Amino acid sequence: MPELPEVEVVRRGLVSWVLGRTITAVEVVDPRSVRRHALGPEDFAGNLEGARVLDVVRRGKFLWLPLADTPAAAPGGGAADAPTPAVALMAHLGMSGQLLMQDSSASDERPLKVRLRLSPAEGMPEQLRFVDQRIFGGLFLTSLVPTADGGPGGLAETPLPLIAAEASHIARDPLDPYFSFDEFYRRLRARKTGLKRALLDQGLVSGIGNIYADEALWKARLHFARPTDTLRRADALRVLDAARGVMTDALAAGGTSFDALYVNVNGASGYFDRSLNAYGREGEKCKRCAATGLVSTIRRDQFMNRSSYTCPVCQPRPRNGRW
DNA sequence: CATTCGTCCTGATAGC
DNA sequence: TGCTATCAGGACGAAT
Repeated sequence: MPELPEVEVVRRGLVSWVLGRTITAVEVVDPRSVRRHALGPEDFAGNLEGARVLDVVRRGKFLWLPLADTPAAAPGGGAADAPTPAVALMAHLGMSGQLLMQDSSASDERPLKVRLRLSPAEGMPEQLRFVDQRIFGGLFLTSLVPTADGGPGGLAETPLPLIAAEASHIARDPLDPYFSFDEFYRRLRARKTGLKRALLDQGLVSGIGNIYADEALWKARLHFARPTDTLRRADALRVLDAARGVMTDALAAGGTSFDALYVNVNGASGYFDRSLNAYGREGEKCKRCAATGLVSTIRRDQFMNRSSYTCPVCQPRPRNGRW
């Protein structure tokens, strides 16, 4: 279940494998994985063939590869040694997407959706494969547009003030140096909703999914249903810092993995799941309470049609709109 | 306009 | 054994 740390692991992997290489052939095995490409699989493939990968950029859970030499790109433009990209290959991993580097001799994965063949590079696999079991993720082409704040479009090797149009509504993430806590807090307070809903809203703060939301809330001792308009600045700062901390740790560990559906770009599973304090721990003891001699049990609630895990003792539920 | 809800999708697993 | 029901959830567009 890729969230920000997992996508960043993939980004870094792709940087080392595909930067500067040319896409020589595209095979859309399952057109559903390019359904967000409105002009269809043939247009998708046709515009990618011959394109050169200039960078790998991430904002939140969106990942894109700015391209040079695509038919759709505006002719001319920047200097020959520093072309300005106009088009990018967008990837979202959804629930179960993987981007795998594979040699041509490797047999196709069962849920192989898209195969990109790359120009030869010494010691590197020839293929970049998009593999996705549940098909919530996908690939598509997008234009690049100027960012609203003039900052970089996302984390990149060569940051440019350009963002994939399809990701321009996505907020910066808590690890982004351009993330503004003041703006986040102002918008958070203006909302009439619960804290977890807000944390999961990629337009308010990006990169946080169900797992890290529960972990951040546990760490900050806040309940998922806490009304956002009652949050003090210190509360918001605590939960944001908690999210930052959990994601930083996960990133250092190479990303979280739970059910082997997620593997990084090199095919290796993460191993951070052993460090979880709340998510998936229904019926187990709260580690923080246990450390102070209390005994409490993590509970699971249905919230937003998903599971939410909390400690009823150190994350008490707000009472009737108050708390 | 802001917020919430339904939908997309497959495979593993539980229960009968 | 073999069937069905349930569950996992990111993000978008429709509904409220």
